[in-house]
Amino acid sequence: MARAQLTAEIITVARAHVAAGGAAALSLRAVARELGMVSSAVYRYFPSRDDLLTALIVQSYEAIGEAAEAADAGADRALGARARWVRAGHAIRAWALAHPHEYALLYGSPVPGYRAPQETIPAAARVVGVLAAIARDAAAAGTLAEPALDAGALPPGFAADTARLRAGFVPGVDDATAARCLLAWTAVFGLVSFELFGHYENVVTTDRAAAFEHQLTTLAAVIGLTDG
Amino acid sequence: MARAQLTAEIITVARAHVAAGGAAALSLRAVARELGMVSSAVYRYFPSRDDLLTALIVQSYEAIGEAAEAADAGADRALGARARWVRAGHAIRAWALAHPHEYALLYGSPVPGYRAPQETIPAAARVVGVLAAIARDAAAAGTLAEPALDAGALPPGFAADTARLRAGFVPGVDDATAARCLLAWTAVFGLVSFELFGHYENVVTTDRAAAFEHQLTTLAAVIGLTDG
DNA sequence: TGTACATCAGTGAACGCGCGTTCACTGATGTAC
DNA sequence: TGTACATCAGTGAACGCGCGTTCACTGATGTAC
Repeated sequence: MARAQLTAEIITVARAHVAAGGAAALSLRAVARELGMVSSAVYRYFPSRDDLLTALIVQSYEAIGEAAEAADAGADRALGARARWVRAGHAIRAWALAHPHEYALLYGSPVPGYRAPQETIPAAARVVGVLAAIARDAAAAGTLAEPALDAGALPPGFAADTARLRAGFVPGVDDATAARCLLAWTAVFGLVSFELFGHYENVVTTDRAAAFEHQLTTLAAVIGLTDG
Repeated sequence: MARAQLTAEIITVARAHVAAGGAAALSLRAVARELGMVSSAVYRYFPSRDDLLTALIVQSYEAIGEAAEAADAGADRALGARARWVRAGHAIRAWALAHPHEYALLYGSPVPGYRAPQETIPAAARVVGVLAAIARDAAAAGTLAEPALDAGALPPGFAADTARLRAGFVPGVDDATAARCLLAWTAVFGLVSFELFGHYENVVTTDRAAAFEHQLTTLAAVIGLTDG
């Protein structure tokens, strides 16, 4: 169907524009121009700029999720949980470095005036699922270690959250471990964001991939992932 | 001097505009309008929009740094390193929640087309200094514990970075600890960014302050901060 | 098989908006002799 | 003390730009009888 194809082409061109200049540089008129059509014609395919933006966000979440999935699926079956975690982390960072503006669209400042609709949620969950699967598998295999980190008891309100997360993402682990999974997940994106957004300028300079891997390994230990 | 005062007023109004609508909403014309002057008059004070932006960024870095400093300075002198760390973390988060757009300006996506000049560096270092001081003091007092986290040897390239950081920020700790300080620093901002940028929607929902504090405590344990 | 009608992609002009920056200028204030 | 000049804040008009969205329209394609 020609309609589906043109819709896809619009998204492709729009993603290229975001990749080149960031979300602020996304303009319906510019996209239309590049496709050789008049700006109002785009409205046959997307009712507004925000709807086009939503499509881009969904596609970008799918792309980073797929990159992480592919890295984990391509991993040697004999690989331990810790090595899988490091692999997945590297895949996320590599995708981010290759698509900095798209990464910023997903994990950077919210686009002013734009409110993400529900349909972005499952796409966003995909990359989380990869990280969670590693912890889940380790728990199932009984190789999850208990790190000696005294963080005190979980506050009740937070326990309500971790209970929900355990059910959906990491069955088989206790609340404290789920909380540390959440922390590690957040920290992975914190590391990538700091590197990409310039906060490691003059700080981590020599071998950022090696530094990232070392921090990933520390995070694996925080969760309790081992190579056993 | 009237000139210095008007310069300050321009910055104040500009900060209010960023606070209301984000960096993209910053417009020389709008600022001039609000001050009752013509847009070209602003050029007597700032040679371009980017220079105004730089002034805002510097002021915002100073503000979040000052908030963290004040929290730490106001702390009971008898407080242990872990409690100080939690206090400082809360101050950072509180400032971010109170100034979401300014926080995004500092720690979110880079503003497209803008390159931060050198003069932002010392301002940005201020908040880092607060976190580093806590680890430094703990090391000096001999209360820094060695967490049982197997992260392997530091890669040589990363060790070059941590050596530089130790010299400037955390003298008295070893390279591995410096690396974990770096990780914890990054994670604090990762936590705040995830909360502020919407990634905890449907994830951490009940009591975000309590959840944040729990994660801060885990990070303190990662560094080796204790209340001893 | 042919005709009448509906659907829908794409056009082109327009609305109304705001932006950063430049430039020649006015008029007040301050300085030097 | 008074005059001549320089400095500089602020004006107002203009340049040239791009944007999202609406709307009446043309013309091709598909559908129903």
